[in-house]
Amino acid sequence: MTADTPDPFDPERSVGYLTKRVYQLARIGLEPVFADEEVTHVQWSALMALHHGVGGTAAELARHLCHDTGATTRIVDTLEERGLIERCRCTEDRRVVRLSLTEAGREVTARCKVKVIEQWNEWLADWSPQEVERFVGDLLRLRNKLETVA
Amino acid sequence: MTADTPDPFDPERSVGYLTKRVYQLARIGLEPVFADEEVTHVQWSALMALHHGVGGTAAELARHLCHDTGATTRIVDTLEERGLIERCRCTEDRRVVRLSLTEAGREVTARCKVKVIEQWNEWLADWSPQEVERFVGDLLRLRNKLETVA
DNA sequence: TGGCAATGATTGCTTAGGCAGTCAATTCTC
DNA sequence: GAGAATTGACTGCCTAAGCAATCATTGCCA
Repeated sequence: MTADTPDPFDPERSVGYLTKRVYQLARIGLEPVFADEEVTHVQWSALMALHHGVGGTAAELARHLCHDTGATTRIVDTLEERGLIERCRCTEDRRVVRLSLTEAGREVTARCKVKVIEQWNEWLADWSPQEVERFVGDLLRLRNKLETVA
Repeated sequence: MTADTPDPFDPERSVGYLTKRVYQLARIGLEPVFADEEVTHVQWSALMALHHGVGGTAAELARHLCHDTGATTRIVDTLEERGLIERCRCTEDRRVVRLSLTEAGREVTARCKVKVIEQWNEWLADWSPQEVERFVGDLLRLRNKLETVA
């Protein structure tokens, strides 16, 4: 490729670029919500995972957050310090640490969640339910493909 | 919300969760490509931006990468050290630094790009062109909404 | 049963990135 | 035209996250 033969490929029409951009912009757009509750984006992700039954152990949480286990340990540390989750050494397999939300954790999660859903509803206000449904279906299809590869 | 009234909301069917997940998984799935060329994910993003005419200045690049200008300065530093891009103090407005790809930068960008497109084609192999087109349209629509809000 | 690989959690080390502050250049406003 | 506000680039500081190594526990299997 040289300077005089411009590249016809358009990132603006590519799945890779657009998903990245959507993720980034949504992340930034949600910052005020998390700032209100004094949690970070990843902390919220961890809380949500626990709330929905994923991440009952630190290793599972790490896989879910796409973080390494070291980083996850530290996230769990701070969430525990803040009294939002509890660690509990598992009795059957004493390697694993079971994680669970405290009452305070459940409250923060619930409050954040309401606001996040609200924000997304606003962003998708001019989409019909069918359009959203179809879009979610496509995302799910792609997600499943990427999961199997990894 | 209490423990005995489980939450009916399903992240698996939410745009926010799925876009995040797709982004993360794709990012991880592309790591081998970038490792081959010895660039990081963000370095590649910067190179692609320049290649496609975005990010002619450091500030513009920062906005595009959703990074602050400080981080961008350092990214530009390393790319310049590696001889992939060039800085050039603008003569009309002497505050701005114009950025451009070197020949080496163009080559790396082109090689990465081929591999990235290849990978995405593989991931989307069982999608019809119409399905991809429609999906891209939806992503674009959402992206545009998020851009205007921000 | 005894060794060995695999898994889970943790810690130290290093780097990437956000934040705030600085300086220079430009634009706006009176 | 002088001063204020804005913009662009850059730097130091601090936290977050990736990598590697360690240790404990478990499962495997010969």
